[in-house]
Amino acid sequence: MTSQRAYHHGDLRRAVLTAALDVIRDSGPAGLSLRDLARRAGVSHAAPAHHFKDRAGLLTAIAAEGYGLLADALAEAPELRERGVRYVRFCREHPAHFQVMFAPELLRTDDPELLAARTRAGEQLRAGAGDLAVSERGEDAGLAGVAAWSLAHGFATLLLGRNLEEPLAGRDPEEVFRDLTGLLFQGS
Amino acid sequence: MTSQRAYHHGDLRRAVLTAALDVIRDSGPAGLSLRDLARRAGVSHAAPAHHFKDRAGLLTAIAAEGYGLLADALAEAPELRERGVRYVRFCREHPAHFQVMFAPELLRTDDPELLAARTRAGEQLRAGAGDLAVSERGEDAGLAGVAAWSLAHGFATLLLGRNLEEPLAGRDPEEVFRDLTGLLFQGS
DNA sequence: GCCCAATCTAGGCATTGACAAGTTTGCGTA
DNA sequence: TACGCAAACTTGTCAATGCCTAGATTGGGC
Repeated sequence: MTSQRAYHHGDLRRAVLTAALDVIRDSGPAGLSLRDLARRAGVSHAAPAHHFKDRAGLLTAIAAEGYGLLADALAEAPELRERGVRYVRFCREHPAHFQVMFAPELLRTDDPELLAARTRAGEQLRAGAGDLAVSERGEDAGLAGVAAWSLAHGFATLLLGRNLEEPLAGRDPEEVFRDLTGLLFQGS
Repeated sequence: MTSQRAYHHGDLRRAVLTAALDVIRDSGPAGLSLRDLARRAGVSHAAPAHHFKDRAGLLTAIAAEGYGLLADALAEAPELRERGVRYVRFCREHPAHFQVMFAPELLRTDDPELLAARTRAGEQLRAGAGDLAVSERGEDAGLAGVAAWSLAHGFATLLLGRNLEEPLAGRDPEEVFRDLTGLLFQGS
């Protein structure tokens, strides 16, 4: 019987992270309570603090994990358009991570782990933009990158905010996004 | 001397809204406290509740106001590209409104005033998309609209999240966005 | 001039985040 | 194997907050 909880949880850090992701997924970061997460994990109310220091620490850890996952997802994609699709897929598979990643006022933005993961993801984003600048008659690579990122990020954000339900009319978001890039990046 | 506050504030509703917008502008909705707003307005801690019911009510009022302002801003613009520029301008001039408008988990999404303002803004958005579908060889108007909205929304969101500081390198965001649309909507 | 409803105050309760101090446990080391 | 120490967790506490209820004040309409 494991009902008799041991003094040591085993992997409380992961348990709290997972529970937090659940809560954020359907209530947003605002619905998050450290004490509630502790209850869910079956530990005392102050236990999570030992792993994350405080609320901002927990959210920072989530953001860092998210940037890592995003970097991995982008790295798998061969070229720019597919990278955009991966971006959209990422926001659907990891909506909680995605939300927190782009809520800087909730994070400790100078956290080393966060910065490292963020940099890694940024490199993957810029790598994709490079492709575009070449195919797209040598325009400013930075500008093209911003365009592509804006498009993917806007689509992802609106999607998570349930703002595209009517226009999408039940179609698969990734498929629609593919059409979108086809519409805009006609040259490629 | 007005230092002797009257029992009635005069325009507490507006005062609380304004103070809330200030707080949200630089701390996000998470940093918002009704009691703090009451203190700033010099009233008792429960006074704001009479105007907004609760936290969600206040944020809903802000979102509704935001959609109204956005609808007005979009209505002024003659054609699609300029409408995108207005969208970006709006997010810079009313960052607090913008943030709250797209944080549905903080709002009472069935509030009549919110729905009305939201609908009005939606019409303005769709009106712009119609223009595009015509100029853009008759493609699905819905898809083109989603593309334009995604681009503007993504740019705006990344801008507010301070994610474009390096790529923009101090350039005026609106100007950059104009270039962006020029790059993507080559046909027009 | 009076009454009523809108506006604001005062008090209270449950919940939360953060902190401090103490307890238990596992693990490396001698 | 025994020891000691640091990591992991608990318990208790405090100030702050959201929200509720009941009561006080005020101004405008009849």
